Amino acid sequence: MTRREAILDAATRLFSEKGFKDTSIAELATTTGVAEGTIFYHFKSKEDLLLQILEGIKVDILREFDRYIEARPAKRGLDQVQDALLFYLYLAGQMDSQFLLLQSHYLYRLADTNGECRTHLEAIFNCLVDIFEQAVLLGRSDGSIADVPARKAALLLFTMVDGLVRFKNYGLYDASALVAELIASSVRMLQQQEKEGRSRS
Amino acid sequence: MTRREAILDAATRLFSEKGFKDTSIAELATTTGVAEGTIFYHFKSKEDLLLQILEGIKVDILREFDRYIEARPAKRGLDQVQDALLFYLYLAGQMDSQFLLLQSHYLYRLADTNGECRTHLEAIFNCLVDIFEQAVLLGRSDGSIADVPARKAALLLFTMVDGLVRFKNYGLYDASALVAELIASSVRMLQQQEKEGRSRS
DNA sequence: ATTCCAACTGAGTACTCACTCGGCATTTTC
DNA sequence: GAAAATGCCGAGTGAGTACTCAGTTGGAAT
Repeated sequence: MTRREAILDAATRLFSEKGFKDTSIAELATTTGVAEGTIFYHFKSKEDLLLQILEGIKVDILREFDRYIEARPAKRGLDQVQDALLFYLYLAGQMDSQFLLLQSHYLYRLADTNGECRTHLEAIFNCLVDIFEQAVLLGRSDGSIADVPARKAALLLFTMVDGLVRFKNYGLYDASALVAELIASSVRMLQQQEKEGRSRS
Repeated sequence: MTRREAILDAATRLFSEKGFKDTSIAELATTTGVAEGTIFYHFKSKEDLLLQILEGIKVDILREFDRYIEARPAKRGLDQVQDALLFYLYLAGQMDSQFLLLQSHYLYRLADTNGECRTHLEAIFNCLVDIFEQAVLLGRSDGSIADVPARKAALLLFTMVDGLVRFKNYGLYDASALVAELIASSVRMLQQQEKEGRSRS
């Protein structure tokens, strides 16, 4: 691992755990085992470092979801929704520091003034919502999912997995105990309901 | 409004908009129109100020929800879930700075070391989840809601409204356009499904 | 062997921060 | 009306900050 990568790595962990403002360059330097000057040799400022971390997260997430989409088996849309939910949670577990960092307010405030930041965040957000939307759209066409607005349903699915990750991070509730109910609820929320006597027009 | 209240007010707004660390006492002083010393006359430290804000939020939220519970009309549980969702969103709109502050990571990190902070956050969290849980429990007993685990269902409802508030704050998606779908999805998620041929033991 | 250069160092710099403290003004108490 | 108390002020303090820069290192190129 190059020194630059080591800095990015340690910074991701520290920024996500302690916050951007609460992590000093001095602390990052000692954690990484380099001199302060080395950090500024590789990154032109602390904010630049954050942006490069964010770009790395974007690349990682887009790659992982591309892989997932390539490899996913042919299933009904409703089943793909379940898979997508589980994959999201799996990935959030694997990349926990990165996902935690994505939930920091600082990034979204920065996005107001920094176009690059905003671009990355939107790309990540769209990628995360898209896999749900794709699955919902598929489910609507194969009949496993009711006639719900796909994007909106996808956003609501996102709020739930995102909330679960948050519960885990904040220790407010044992998130793993919620996974099964999340899946079951999502299915009830989306599935085609077989009802008779609905003929009109 | 006393000076102390004015400080609490301005601090709530600044902390939620710019973040705790990114708001200096000097800025808070000029915003409020008092001297820096005045702030430390009323609050023994910046962290103490934050905790007093949090306590105020707790008191406000618990009072509002108590009022809501007192005044809510007799309805089926499923309908009360819808009312509760709408009331949550209404309150988050009314108390937007306070709700925004509640989403800051800083508070949850502070809660790890500060018992008072943790107590307040848990009280707020439980209060917010409880109204959903109560409605779900009622719905299960009046037959309008299926036999779902009440607490878990309530937590999932919470993730959705909380996510909507987040969308609004971050400007990622027009949250108001999601409200109708949120209600509809929640109903589908919870409602008793009339299915025949389900006799077993 | 010499030159060159990218990678790295860490003491130094200018600045911001939360917080203090001695004093001032007004109100309350006796 | 003296004394005490309360509310308030803002320059000052020391710790901590992001960032700079002159200088060192080690390896590759000539």
